[in-house]
Amino acid sequence: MNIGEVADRSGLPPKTIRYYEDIGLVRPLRHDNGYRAFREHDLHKLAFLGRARTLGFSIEDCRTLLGLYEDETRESAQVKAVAEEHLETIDEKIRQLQSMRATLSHLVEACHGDHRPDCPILSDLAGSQPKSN
Amino acid sequence: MNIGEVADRSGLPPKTIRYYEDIGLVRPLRHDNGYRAFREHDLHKLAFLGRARTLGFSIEDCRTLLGLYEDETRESAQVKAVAEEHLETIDEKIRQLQSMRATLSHLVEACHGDHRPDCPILSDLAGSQPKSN
DNA sequence: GCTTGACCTTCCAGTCACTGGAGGCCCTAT
DNA sequence: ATAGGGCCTCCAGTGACTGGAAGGTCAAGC
Repeated sequence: MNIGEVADRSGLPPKTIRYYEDIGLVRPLRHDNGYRAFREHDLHKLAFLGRARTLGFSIEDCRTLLGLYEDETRESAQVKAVAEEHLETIDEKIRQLQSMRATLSHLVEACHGDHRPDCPILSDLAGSQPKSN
Repeated sequence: MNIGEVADRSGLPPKTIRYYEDIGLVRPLRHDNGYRAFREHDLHKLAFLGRARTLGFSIEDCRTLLGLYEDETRESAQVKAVAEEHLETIDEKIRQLQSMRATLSHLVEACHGDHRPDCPILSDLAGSQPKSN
């Protein structure tokens, strides 16, 4: 398989696949003309990576997970630990975004949004403390 | 004011303040010895930027907001539009993270996490479709 | 006057995970 | 012979900083 076909079947862009080879996540063979020669095994790994990335795992997590996937002697506890840590990272990000969202939506609601210049959003950014003063 | 004092009072690291000068968000004067000379006005702007960044606005949004803040002829509708667009970006990110979270937490719950190698997390990443098959 | 240490300067490189583009080779069809 | 599409490598850019090296400046203490 050439890279184009692997890209189609894995859903990853060719650029990304080359990048994954660069950083050692896949090691396709080469044809005599220099083209990468992917086997089913490589395609499988790339699909695995694509799925792991859509779940938000970092590249380093992906590397670890791929290693565990190919290690017959793994313990599921190792996989679970990686996933749980990632889950906590996600939860932390959600919390931060929701905190931003709360503040911002209050401000947006308070802003009349017309032709006049006065604006509670700017006042807040400029450091007014409308309630705790 | 030297950069250290501005850093303390704005809560931004000196490196970040220099970076903001690099990209033209603040333009401090200079002392004869080459040190940056910040006025109250600069500190105010930096605090504004720090607050806007904690609300998740991009640097380019911050530039726009700062411009509006300093423009007496602004209309609050312009500010509100920037904020609303950012709010939608945040909502989209939250949705994506919650979708990841849902999938991942199902998988984590399904994984017994012991010494045995079989693991539903890896099975999912490898492309099994446990239910729709 | 000298040293020490804190503070300041610039510049370069690295982060993360790609992505775009230039310049050029390879392959197939016409 | 040529046109096109696919493939190759290498370099640079993204966003928003952050770390570190190499060196100038300043105030305090001896």
